[in-house]
Amino acid sequence: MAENYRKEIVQHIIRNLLDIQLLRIIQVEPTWGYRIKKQVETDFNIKLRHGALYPTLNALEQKGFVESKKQQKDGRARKVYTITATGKIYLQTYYSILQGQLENT
Amino acid sequence: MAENYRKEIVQHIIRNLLDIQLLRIIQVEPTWGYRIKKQVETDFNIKLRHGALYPTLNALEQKGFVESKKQQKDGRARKVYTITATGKIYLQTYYSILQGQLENT
DNA sequence: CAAGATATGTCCGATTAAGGACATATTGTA
DNA sequence: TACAATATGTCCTTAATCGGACATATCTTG
Repeated sequence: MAENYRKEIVQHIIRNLLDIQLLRIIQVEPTWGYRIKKQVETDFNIKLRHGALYPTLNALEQKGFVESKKQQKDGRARKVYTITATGKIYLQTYYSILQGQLENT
Repeated sequence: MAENYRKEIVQHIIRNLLDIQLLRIIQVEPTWGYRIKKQVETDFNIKLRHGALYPTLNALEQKGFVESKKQQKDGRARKVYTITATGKIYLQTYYSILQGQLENT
């Protein structure tokens, strides 16, 4: 029964806190949009529209939370995103809020 | 600097995961809408519209996550909400997802 | 007695987001 | 050579949400 709710809540979090979830993924290792899309879809078994993904990635860059470098790999032009120091602080703040939610549980 | 982000993220979470945040508050002890509004506003220093709060509380009841009893206290008609067993399962699922987010940190 | 606090609810115009289509370019495969 | 996959982007119509107003009732305090 809890598993029925799990997908619903995960989808809720991915949708509404998409910027933070993208930061989380980029923090692990530099990566690019299409790879993030595939990763989220297989890891969480939910759909992630690229029409929502790419604008959010650009917004993260404008906020200074990530930096991008255009990479040429096998003729494919990828935009590889790396988390910045500011982005790490933002993520840490998010994690400390989560920790607060888990206290008194 | 992290504190500047804190309020922004908390507001984001309260807004977009309002149903879960209300459940969290109701789980601690049975309470009512107006009290929740005041509590959230003083605890997190953010505004919570009652025009968003009451419909969300009613939606939680329709989903079977909370139950309400009309209470008469000093002439005030309160709707006191109590979390149900189903609501507790839903919350536990949320907490386990948060725990997953905090692993690999 | 008027104003503010307590208490819950609806409604509407404006903004925002969602879903999906349109768009383009290259590479690998059947 | 056509189709699927990789890769990133925009656009448009519809659906959802926001902020604030409207509404009502009781109690407390100045």
